[in-house]
Amino acid sequence: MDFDDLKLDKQLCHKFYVLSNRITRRYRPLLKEIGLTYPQYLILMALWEKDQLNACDVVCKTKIDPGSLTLILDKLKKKELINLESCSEDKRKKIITLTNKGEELKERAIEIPRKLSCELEDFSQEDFQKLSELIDKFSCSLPQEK
Amino acid sequence: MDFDDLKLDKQLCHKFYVLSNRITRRYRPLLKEIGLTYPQYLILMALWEKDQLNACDVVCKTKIDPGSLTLILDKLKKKELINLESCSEDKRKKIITLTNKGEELKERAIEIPRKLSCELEDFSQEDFQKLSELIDKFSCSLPQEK
DNA sequence: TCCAATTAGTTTGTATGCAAAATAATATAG
DNA sequence: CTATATTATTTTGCATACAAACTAATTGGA
Repeated sequence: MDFDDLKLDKQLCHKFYVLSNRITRRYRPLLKEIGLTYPQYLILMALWEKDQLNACDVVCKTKIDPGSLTLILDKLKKKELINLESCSEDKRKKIITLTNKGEELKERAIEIPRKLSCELEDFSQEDFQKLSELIDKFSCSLPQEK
Repeated sequence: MDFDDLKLDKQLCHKFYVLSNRITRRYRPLLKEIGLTYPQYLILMALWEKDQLNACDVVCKTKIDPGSLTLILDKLKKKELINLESCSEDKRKKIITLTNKGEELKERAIEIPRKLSCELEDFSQEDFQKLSELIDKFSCSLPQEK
């Protein structure tokens, strides 16, 4: 029996696991400077792009687990970066809005992708583009989740 | 000021975050059938490739965090898939060995990568290869961690 | 109109990921 | 040889990720 398919080096899943964690680890010290974790940063990025989202929208955009989102939103609220209120038309919905403080943080956050992109060596813009496309293609080739 | 660099869609980091989680989620039901979580599976893959490793070796191969490893090894031991003993030459080291049960599990595990590779649609072997290479290249272009 | 889906969010319990501090054992410089 | 540095692993505390069960509100269909 051939067990080659079980070799770690061949596992694309493992490459993703390792690199994803490594990238997040790279962000961590920079995010710490502005008092955020990576998922918190994702949520704010969603809001900086378009303010006034409900929890569902944020889940959709960021792909953060709904169960986790509740907790993370509470933390962002404690840091006074967002406001939470329930929607008057549909009371099930929770509306998330940036505070001034949250909006202002954008100015400091913009430095993060800049700093990090400078760190890449020998990885051209074309490689970057190609990698991005392949990841999207791979994503699309995976069966839909329910 | 241009905030385009903060758009979620443009973040390679986010693509990795999403896809990595999604892939792991894809493995989960199959791994559940053989009673494993993804990191537990990584550890066993390392051992199936070469039995008798110490914790350091496993960290090196799998990139699982050392702090987490301690807990996960305990769980694998409870499931009687591995044995743990301390090395006589260097008592700091903890030697990890597959039990028969752990070795036998390989037969069932081999089905997992097979099943999953069948699920991919419109993603050719060449794409797969190219993606794998680009990830490696990207990995190499990141600054070394200490 | 009323009840059975469906939708939006929350809660709970388990399993990591990770930084940082702590331990214990071994290696090494002076 | 011994004090110090280094290595291997564990512990602690915090922050998710996620499945599953649950609650509340809204929708849709008979």
